[in-house]
Amino acid sequence: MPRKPKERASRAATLHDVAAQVGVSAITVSRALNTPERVSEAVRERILAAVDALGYVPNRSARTLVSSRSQTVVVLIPSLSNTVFIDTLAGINDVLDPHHYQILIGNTGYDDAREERLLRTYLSHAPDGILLTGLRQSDGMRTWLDKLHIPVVHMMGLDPQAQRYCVGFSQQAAGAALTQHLLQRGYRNVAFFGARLDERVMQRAAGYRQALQEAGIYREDLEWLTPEHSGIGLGASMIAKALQQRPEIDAVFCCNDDLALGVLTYCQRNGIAVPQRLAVAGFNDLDGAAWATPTLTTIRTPRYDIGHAAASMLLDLMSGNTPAEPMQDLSFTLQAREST
Amino acid sequence: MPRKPKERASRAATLHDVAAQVGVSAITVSRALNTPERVSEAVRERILAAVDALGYVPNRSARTLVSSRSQTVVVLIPSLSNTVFIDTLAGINDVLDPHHYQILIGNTGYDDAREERLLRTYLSHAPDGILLTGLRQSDGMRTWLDKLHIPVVHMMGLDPQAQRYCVGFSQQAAGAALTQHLLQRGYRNVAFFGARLDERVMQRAAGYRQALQEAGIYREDLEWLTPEHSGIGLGASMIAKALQQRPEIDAVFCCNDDLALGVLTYCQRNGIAVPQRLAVAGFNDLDGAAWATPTLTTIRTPRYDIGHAAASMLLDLMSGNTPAEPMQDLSFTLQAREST
DNA sequence: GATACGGATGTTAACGTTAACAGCCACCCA
DNA sequence: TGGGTGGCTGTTAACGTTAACATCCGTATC
Repeated sequence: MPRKPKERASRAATLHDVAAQVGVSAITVSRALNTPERVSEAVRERILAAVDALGYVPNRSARTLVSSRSQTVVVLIPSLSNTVFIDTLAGINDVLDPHHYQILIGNTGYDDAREERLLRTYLSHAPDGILLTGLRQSDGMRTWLDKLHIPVVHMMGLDPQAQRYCVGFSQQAAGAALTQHLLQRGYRNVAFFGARLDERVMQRAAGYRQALQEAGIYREDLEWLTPEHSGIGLGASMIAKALQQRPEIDAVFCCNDDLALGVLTYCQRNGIAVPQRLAVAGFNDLDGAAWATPTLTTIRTPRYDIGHAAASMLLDLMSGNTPAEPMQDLSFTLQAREST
Repeated sequence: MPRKPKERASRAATLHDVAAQVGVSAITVSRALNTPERVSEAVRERILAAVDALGYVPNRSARTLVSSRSQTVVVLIPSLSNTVFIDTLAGINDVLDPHHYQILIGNTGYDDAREERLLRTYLSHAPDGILLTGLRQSDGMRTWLDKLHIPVVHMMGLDPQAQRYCVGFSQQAAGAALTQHLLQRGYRNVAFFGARLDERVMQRAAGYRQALQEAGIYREDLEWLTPEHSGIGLGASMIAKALQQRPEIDAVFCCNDDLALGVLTYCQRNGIAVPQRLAVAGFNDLDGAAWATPTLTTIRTPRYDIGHAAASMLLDLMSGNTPAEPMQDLSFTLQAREST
């Protein structure tokens, strides 16, 4: 014998409840809500009234199950406390919300293993599409995703082999451009401060090295890299240590604005003249950069646009189209300010 | 005649696929994954191998549908770009993740109508519990939620009538405490800068008024309130305007740290001595407050703990318990620093 | 050696919705 | 007046999973 009917004190109203109240069949209620033009106006109005009265909310699980379309997109980002990714999310949301896609945000914490675990969990929602940050995902994950035939677009970076859909800009080119700017300004002992050391930071570092090597003045001992989480305090302590170990440095390229603001704070408190004694540059152009004293030279990154374009591309893929351009380079802008 | 079987080129593996490969029934596979101790070791191992080989991912919709438990919690917050709520989310996540609850984040954008719309959408996921920011939700929404019997916990504020589950602190008491601090320091013409004007900002303003009225020196014309979005730039422009209109002000209570940092920046650039000519105080104690020049006096808010405690309370409610204390006041701390 | 017990596995139905097709009926046109 | 047309509504089954029993079989018990 099958299980007993539930004896819940109360349960959420279903299509059948609404249908019973109005005196029609469930499918008619479904149509009244999803394809109103296929239901006569009189019936539709009575249905909508009943829906309101009963507080009916459609059950997404049932719909997903039967229609095999979840209207859901999974977005994995490394951090929620980094404005960069929040801005990206805003771009994504602005594209997907009008199309009634639900966004499931996964926070990987810059941890590859956790990213894989998260993705696996989120796949159980049967998403219609996936947005990933970076291109570092393991081969295992790749073949696994391929098996499921769910469209995937990568954000922030570019695929050197152009084999995956991606929207971003060359972190390395940006790193090189900022370094060249410092060289043009006459600085010769340019340090690099890197924290967290994720994919993007290492690419910026590569750009820094490339620029200095081309100028023939690259020195390995002017790089300070730490896996610690970035922050203003960390920037301050890094510059303190760096100036002690290598007093000859006359410029610092910080892998992000937080570190750079910490460096500026330290300089201000210790009477180090910026940009005369020390030039300081950051990366991302966060809100604080233009308001620091002195104002901070940095790279403006098109993060909102990346989210927007990536979501648009995903939308395209989800409707079965093949985007004309599988790789979109949205570039970056050098914001030269007082600190250099 | 019913619909034709689908002719998908490929589909995600199901329990039946795994079962067929191993030569057992679907329910055994289900048990091997959910209650492994109820399946013999030999069979379990073969099942896990097949799961791996086929890349099987359980279908959450089907599970939710049949078990009427979605293992999902909806969290509505006003903004993703405000560190306060991100910290709260971290606390929530740290509690719910170990219990394998999925978190659905909804961003209301400080908009009550949007909040109601979002909630309705998210209810279609049949969440097991809901976390809301603030207590401002409309009566309509309340009765509606009551009807569904889904546990709800409110965060950040306290319910004066103690009729709802909530975890937070008294924004008004915090506002009063900070204002009293300024009075103790000898300031007499204390201005209030408010932006965005959400529930919490208005409560802080109420605390500010209360403290000044008690001291008998409240002046309505020292309040600058704007619905604009908060930010460093806004703080700078507000202080410029305020000093022009009411040069006698000798202290500013900013409704959040962003505005206060803007005020500090303006003072620094215009040679206004802080705290001699003008005292500046913020609210929240964000990362930047301790690194500003001068360091910023502010209220440290227990936002991580609020998320943590609210999620714990919700967990309790979701397992059918009644929390001993339906209202948790986590209080706040005054961080007196150089700027006052 | 019959009986009870319990661990392992299976069978059936149900969750709430929508796809696919099947009526039904009013209306129009020849 | 008969046949076709089109708008509206209904019937049935299916999506993938789990709850609730049912069954089987080996082992312990007296």
